Order: sequence, then structure tokens, then C-alpha cells
Amino acid sequence: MTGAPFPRHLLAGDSESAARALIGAFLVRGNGPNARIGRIVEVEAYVGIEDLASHARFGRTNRNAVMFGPPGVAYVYLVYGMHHCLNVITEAEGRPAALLIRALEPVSGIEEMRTARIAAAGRTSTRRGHDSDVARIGGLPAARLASGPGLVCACFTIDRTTDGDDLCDPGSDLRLEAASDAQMRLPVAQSPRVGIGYATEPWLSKPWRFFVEGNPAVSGPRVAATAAQ
DNA sequence: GCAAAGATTTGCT
DNA sequence: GCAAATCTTTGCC
Repeated sequence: MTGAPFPRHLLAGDSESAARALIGAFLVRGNGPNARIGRIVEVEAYVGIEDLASHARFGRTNRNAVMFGPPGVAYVYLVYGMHHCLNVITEAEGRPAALLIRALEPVSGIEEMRTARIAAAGRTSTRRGHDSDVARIGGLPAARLASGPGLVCACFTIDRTTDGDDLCDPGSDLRLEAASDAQMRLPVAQSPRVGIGYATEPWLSKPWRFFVEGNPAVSGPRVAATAAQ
């Protein structure tokens, strides 16, 4: 049920509506039988210059410039010097807002995702040997392959060169695709955002993390605590 | 021009 | 449960 372009207008309105539209949709890399496809099951919204948890809180800078551009474009940045994070721009051009893709449920191209993760592990972590990465990642269940923002980018071979690409263009190698209505009927839960301890209230407690309740691909141990409330 | 911190993941204590 | 790995971006002197 993939193949339909993702309508840009679904991302052009308020970010909560955009988040609910994006949950259940697909992120696709490549074409043909080896294409990597993942269902989006967890996102976080970063909205406006006033959001003290957002990269846009210092105004427009070289790094966050695409956040101020049109919706549907990819914003990719490097965190902690080793992991990349993928965002989809939302809201009207000129207003900095984005959805961080925190987790995907692998649908197709699962072995290709393992290969991509092993390659990414070799690039980012030189502490362990390649054989160790192959064993560790090869043993992961599919639902754990892309269950975190850094892991999403590892599985889909996303780095800073992807920054600024149009994810709503059906011709893009990395793109969004719409799901059928039936597939979009998923139970969506909300919680505060993860990993923004540097922010202050009220931004710290805004329930701007959206995820599919009970889905095994939703990210990490920290999730269980916040999801349970 | 330099120092500090970060929208994370992993392994070890 | 804690700290390391690692480097870009931002803020301040």
C-alpha cells in the first residue's frame, strides 16, 4: 500500500496535526526490491522560535536554516558528534518547526537496513571491531533496528548531505509515502519529549512526543517510563 | 579565538 | 545505573 506521494499540505498546518498525519506513513529509501521501507511510529514536534527545546531557539543560524523554509523538507543534524537525526519541516514557510523522526517499524528491505547499520557503526564507533558489530546488529529483532532517532538515520543511510532534500518529491531517493486509510487508524499516544533536560518549563513538559501505543519499534527504555504515565 | 554542551547509543561497573 | 565516544554549533572573552 505504498507508492502514493505524501501530500505536502498535511505538513503545512499546525505541527500536532502534521505529527498525527505522519504517524503510520512510510519513509522510503531507494526503488525496486531492495528499497528500504519503514512505518513511522514515533515523532517529536519542535515548534517555533519560542520553543526553548528547539534548535530554532537562537533564531535562524547556518545549521537550522532549513527549519525556516517550506514544509516537507528534510532537516538533518549531527548530535553528540556521532549520531544523525532526521526531521521533517512543518508549518508555513518562515516559521521554524519540524518533526523529529524518532522510530520506524521496518516493513521492507530489512536486511539492507542491517547492512546500513553495520556500515554506520563502523563509521561512528571505532571502539569495537567490525565482527562485533555484525554479530550484535545481526542478532537484533527487526523492530529494534530503527528504534531511536540515531538508528533511523543509520538504517536509511542519512547524514548531513541529506539536509535540505525534499521528502515530498516522489522522485527523491529518500522520501515519504502515504499509507492507506486503514493503515493510518493507529492508537496514537502522547508524552513529554525525550532528552531535552536543558530546556525549561513550560517547554519541558509539553506533550509533543507522539507514538503508536504498544508498537514494539517505539524507542528505548526511557520510553517505557514516560509512556506508562 | 576558545570553551562548553548537546533532540544519542553503547558497554561496563 | 553511569560514563565514554566524538565533533559541530553556539556563546562569551
